[in-house]
Amino acid sequence: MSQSSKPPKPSTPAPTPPSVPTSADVARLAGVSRATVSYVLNDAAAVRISEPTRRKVRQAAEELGYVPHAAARSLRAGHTRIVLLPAPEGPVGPLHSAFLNQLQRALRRLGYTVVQYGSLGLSGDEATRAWAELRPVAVVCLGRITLSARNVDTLKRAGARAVITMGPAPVPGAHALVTDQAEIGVRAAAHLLERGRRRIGVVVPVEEGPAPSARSRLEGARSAVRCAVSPAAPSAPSADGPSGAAAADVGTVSGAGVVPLPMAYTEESAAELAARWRSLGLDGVFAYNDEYAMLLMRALLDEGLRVPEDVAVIGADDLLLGRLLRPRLSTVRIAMPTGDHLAELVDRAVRESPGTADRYGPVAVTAVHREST
Amino acid sequence: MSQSSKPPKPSTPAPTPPSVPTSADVARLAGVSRATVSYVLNDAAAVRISEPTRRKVRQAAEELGYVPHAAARSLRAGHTRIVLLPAPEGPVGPLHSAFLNQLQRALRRLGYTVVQYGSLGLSGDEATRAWAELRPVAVVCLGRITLSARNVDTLKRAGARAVITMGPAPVPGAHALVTDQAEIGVRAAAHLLERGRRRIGVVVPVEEGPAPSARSRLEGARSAVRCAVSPAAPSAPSADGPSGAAAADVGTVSGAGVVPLPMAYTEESAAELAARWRSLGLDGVFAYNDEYAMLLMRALLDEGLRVPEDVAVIGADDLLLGRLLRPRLSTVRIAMPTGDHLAELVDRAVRESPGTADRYGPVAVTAVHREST
DNA sequence: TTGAAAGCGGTACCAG
DNA sequence: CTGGTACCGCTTTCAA
Repeated sequence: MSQSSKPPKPSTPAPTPPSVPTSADVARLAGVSRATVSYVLNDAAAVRISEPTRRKVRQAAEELGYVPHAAARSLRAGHTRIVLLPAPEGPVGPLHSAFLNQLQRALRRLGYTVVQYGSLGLSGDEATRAWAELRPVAVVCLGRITLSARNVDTLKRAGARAVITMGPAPVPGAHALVTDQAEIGVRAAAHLLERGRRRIGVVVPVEEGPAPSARSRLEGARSAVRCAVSPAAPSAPSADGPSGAAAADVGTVSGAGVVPLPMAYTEESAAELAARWRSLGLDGVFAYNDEYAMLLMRALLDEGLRVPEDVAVIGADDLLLGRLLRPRLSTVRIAMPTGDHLAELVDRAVRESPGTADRYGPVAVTAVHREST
Repeated sequence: MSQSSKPPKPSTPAPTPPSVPTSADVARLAGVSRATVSYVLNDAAAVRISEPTRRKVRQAAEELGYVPHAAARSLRAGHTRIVLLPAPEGPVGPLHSAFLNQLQRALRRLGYTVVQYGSLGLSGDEATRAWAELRPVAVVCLGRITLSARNVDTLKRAGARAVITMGPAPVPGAHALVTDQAEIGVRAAAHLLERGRRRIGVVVPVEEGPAPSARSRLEGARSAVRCAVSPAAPSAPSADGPSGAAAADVGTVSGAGVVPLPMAYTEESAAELAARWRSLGLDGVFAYNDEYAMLLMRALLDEGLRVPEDVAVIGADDLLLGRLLRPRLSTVRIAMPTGDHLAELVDRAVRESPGTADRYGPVAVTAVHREST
């Protein structure tokens, strides 16, 4: 299965010498028919098979090392039990990892097969096609990839009874868990403004993985500052749908502004940025997330700057490591749903009539004050 | 699958609205046969189809949102292009993440489809069965799960042309990249001994994910110390195959010993351990990996202990964050093969005659000295 | 150049 | 209770 395009010319691997045993082989060895084999191995309730026959079949299957062919089964059944999620493309923190594990465990208990599909570098359309080929019963799309309404439709027509998205904007036709990236920027900037900072830098990772959410977070920070500077001004953050709805609760301030700061996830890049820090005239920085924040804060301290006196630093994602740094890192916490919760959601969506497409969320986002701001 | 709305009318049903379009549907809409559809959509070189027909077919497919059924295709083809790897079960650092991405990208360029199968909590046998059902053309097994020779055989008989393991011991029949967990313990302990430490603690995570490698690392440390105490003694570390081969190059020392230290990946657990540190009488600690090391070192410093004067701390995995701590964290670096390299290995193994099963490695393991030891 | 038909492996009807 | 058999969607001969 699964090669959809033509680029490589896979020379067909020769027919497998150690032949794969089929249910027919098991039937032959056990001296019964294929139907009986199927009944026995699936514990079919509708028919009653004598115990001696069962034993013969089981033993034959064991002896041959028989494993049913998932593709054949799902072809016949007309549907799979596959829940597909795109594989993570960047580092996965302990929090996210625990979430994924919980989700998988819960889904497995419900009888689903969890498959993470490596979708690196694929566009929404390409990924949709690749996923649809597997005919998953549900798709949980959390990550870089954003699905269009057409994509969702394609997946549903390919048999997906539930498409759940976690992203900045709800997608028509899909169950949406809205995690507003811009809102994270809003919260971070608002926090810095509340603590008296005015000239705010926003780290924008140069890596391509975080790029989209980085832009949204930057826009969120911008809108928060705009809001603060002139509360009457329209607060639409331009980019990713409805954010800033509960924007900064900060009095009018003047002279505030946001400066984007491109930076790579390397010590060198952080040091380079820190070296020209004084010339930037910034008294606060939102560093995209805790990892970049850690890197930058280290570089700033090495440069002789005081945190938070000279510059306040805030990250996002509330990683454990932020509490291990000195000063402890302030952060923006995103309240993820638990894996169990999401699994139940998936299951409900699968069993439900296919027309419904609820919208959940948005997910709560809050600033956590520690020592670095 | 049973829709409650309509009684089944097998022969001439009204077009069911939420039906998955098949190649027959495309053929009907385009006014051609299914064979022609297949030829066009797969750019079959063996037959020449007129351009107008091609256009009609393409347009019909587009209009219906047709996506080929991977299961049907692979059933017919007799093999897939799936490369299966178990999904990571713990946090994934930037290094490992970059490795996975590189591997996936390279494999995709070679025409493979990378699928990470969530195998949480499955035993080797269970995982093998689940994987074999998908009939992957190759399995790359890097993680908690260790395969038996039987498992490898099952996978191969299920059509896997290559099974590649990365683990402490080579598996018969599989291509093995031996990363000797015990060797990591050996290197860490040897490093501490070289720096004059004698009473060595070894952190053993209580989490189930790291448990197996934790035991091996502990055993490695033990064997290194045994070696140092009485160089004549047999150096076999008992547990996971051939380690300690290039064991500690340290003169005989006396009074050396190893103490296992259970610890969870939480601040509380680290603090608790640090609180009773002085009573343990240890002057060096190998903290399983950099993350646990970071946690423990923080707790030790907060407890008023000096690093490395009072206690030397060494981690493993050479995470970037180790260089950001003060003092900078010494570590054991494992030289992973690059993703490109591994991808090439997979491809070669797939094309090769299925009998071959080379053994690669072992992978280089070296201690990196920084400030914490 | 295109169409008809034979399966791939497994399941679920029917008749025996 | 068990065997025969008609599919599921797709590729690929072989004929027309």
